[in-house]
Amino acid sequence: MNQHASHKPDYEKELRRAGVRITRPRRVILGILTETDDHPDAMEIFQRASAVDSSISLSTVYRTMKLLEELGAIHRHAFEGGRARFEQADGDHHDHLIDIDTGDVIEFHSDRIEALQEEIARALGYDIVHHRLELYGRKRRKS
Amino acid sequence: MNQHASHKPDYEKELRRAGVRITRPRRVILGILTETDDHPDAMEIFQRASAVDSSISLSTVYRTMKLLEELGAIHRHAFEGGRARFEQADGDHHDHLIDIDTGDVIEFHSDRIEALQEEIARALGYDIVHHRLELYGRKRRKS
DNA sequence: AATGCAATTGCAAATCGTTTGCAATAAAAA
DNA sequence: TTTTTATTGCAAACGATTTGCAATTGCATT
Ligand SMILES: [Mn+2]
Ligand SMILES: [Mn+2]
Ligand SMILES: [Zn+2]
Ligand SMILES: [Zn+2]
Repeated sequence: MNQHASHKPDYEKELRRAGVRITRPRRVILGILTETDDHPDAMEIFQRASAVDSSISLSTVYRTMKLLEELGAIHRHAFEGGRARFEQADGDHHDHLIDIDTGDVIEFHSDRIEALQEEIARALGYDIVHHRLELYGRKRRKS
Repeated sequence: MNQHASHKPDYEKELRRAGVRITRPRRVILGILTETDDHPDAMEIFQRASAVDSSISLSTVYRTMKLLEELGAIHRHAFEGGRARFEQADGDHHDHLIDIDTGDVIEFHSDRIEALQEEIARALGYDIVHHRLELYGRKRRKS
């Protein structure tokens, strides 16, 4: 069980390889994703992008996120509540603990849990394609 | 790790205790929930209810599900994709494996995983309020 | 059984996050 | 540069769920 720190992927190279155009809105959005290590939603990305170039639209943010997701460059999470949240896909696999009071997202990883999941699926005659493990909790009150 | 079978809760008694009225639409919906052991969504419940009483509206289905959820009588799941799915809340806790080809939902439970989750949250300084563990997989091809 | 009244209903319209059609714009190939 | 075509912003559409409201109904009271 341990935390993660992600580092800078070269999204532009990925996009180029995918044969799509490097536009100004995309460059701005990629910049934001690169220098972010939390789990922003589309609206947050939109606002940060607007600060750089106020002509960028929310549609373009959504379209870009979908594109990056299809390229496997980012992950989309549907935590409880409203909007989807995104994060870079470069680091190793991890799951999330969500602070239900603040909305903070804490990353963790457990080889033991991952292995048990495999074991369970296998026993049921399945291969896991992907999974979702989310803990919703609140900071322990110093008793 | 094992499967579950749920059995018939007395929703009407629960409603009565909660001080709400036992109306015809509610009775129909409760009947459907009682005799169902899968994880239907609101639309499915609505259709089954319509078959009994075609005047029941989808709004009422949603309102009733929300009511039952607040009473703790049912659980609402937000699996991947479209609509929320519901199930009776009486049985023991379990998690779900979703067949990504058929949409089938298979229930399982692992004390080991549950314990590990607790351990992880504790190490991070949190108390788990609830969690969500969903495995998305596909039937193993008999090699 | 008839009354009174608040809770519940069906309906249509609203909401929210996300997607999409389309005409205008801008990348990048020529 | 010009041409070609992907990408954009905008507004409108979307799908699931919720909500306002007037009409109805459960049910506690006579
Ligand atoms: Mn993460
Ligand atoms: Mn279940
Ligand atoms: Zn995991
Ligand atoms: Zn569990």
